Amino acid sequence: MRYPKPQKATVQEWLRALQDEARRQGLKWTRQRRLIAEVFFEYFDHLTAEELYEKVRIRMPRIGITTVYRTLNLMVRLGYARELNFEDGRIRYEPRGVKPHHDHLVCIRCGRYIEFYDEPLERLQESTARAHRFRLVHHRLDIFGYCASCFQNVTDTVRPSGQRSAAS
Amino acid sequence: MRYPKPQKATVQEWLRALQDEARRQGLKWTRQRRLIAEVFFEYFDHLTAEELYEKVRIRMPRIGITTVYRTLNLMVRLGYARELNFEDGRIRYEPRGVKPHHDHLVCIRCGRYIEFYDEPLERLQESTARAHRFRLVHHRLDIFGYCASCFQNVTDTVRPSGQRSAAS
DNA sequence: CTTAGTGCAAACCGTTTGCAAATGC
DNA sequence: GCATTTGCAAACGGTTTGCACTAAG
Repeated sequence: MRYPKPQKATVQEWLRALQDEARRQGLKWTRQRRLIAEVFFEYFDHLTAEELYEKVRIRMPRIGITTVYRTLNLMVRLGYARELNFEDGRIRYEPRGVKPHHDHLVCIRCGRYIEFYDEPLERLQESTARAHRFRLVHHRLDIFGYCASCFQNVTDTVRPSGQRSAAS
Repeated sequence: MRYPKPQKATVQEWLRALQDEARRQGLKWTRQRRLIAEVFFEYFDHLTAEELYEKVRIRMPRIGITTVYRTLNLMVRLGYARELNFEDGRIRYEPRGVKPHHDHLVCIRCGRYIEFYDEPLERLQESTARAHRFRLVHHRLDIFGYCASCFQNVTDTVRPSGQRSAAS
């Protein structure tokens, strides 16, 4: 289930809040930071630093990818972004708090992901943590598999092999 | 809940199976590969390549870390190892099929992890995938938080801050 | 003896850091 | 003006690769 893109107003609210927070900490609100944050909140997707850099560069060609990294880290520090970690060795970022917590179904063929939220699943995780005397802070659930359209193609051609035991 | 270490016999069986599989593919079964696989199956833990290298080096000092990486990748390819991915930027490996599927509770303070398996949680994930017309292959659930002893220490000192919304 | 594997060093790639110049406040 | 940020290039750290040498089959 995809969530709708946020209204422009929301992006502006978020920018404002971030700017205020940054200023409160004695940080400067530069053109670069504003642009990066704006594009980030607008795209609102699971972007890598590189992808965000490409989008930002269209509007500010002389910007450096370093600044993108630094701004993303800043937003993580201030709680406005969250790092995600699918299995491809690069960090993805998504705005935090803009949309509610959710987990991911990731297609291992086309790379597309679907966001979902399942209340009983959340509850069950909490009780599992409690059962282990564990204080839950956050969790990550990624389900890997084939999306509907990719599964068709896979069964049409060759079934993936090399797995010695059943799907785990 | 920790699972018991496997019997020596099991390690030997696994080595045998891996050796046979490798040979069947026209690959050579070298001293290095045997040693790396043996230590890997014995330790049976969430080792990084570096950690495995250190352990292997005790018994074969001139071995290169390159060989460890290559052997791990080989075992992944043949289905004898699984890559894990906690949030520290390095790949961890665990033998596959030796112990049943499980998920992880990871302590964000001391880094210790607890393995757990929760049947209803598994079922629920399957039905969620089905609901999205998604063909589940595998999944990953990591719950991050404070283990019992670390939580005490944290509350004794300072509570972690910087989170803008409640725990997700 | 042929083919694949090893170990070294160098390359790679995503990310971070040092530094002089630029800019917010 | 002063401190922080920028952009570049260089460093970093985990992982992979090229290559001459070694060893398995």
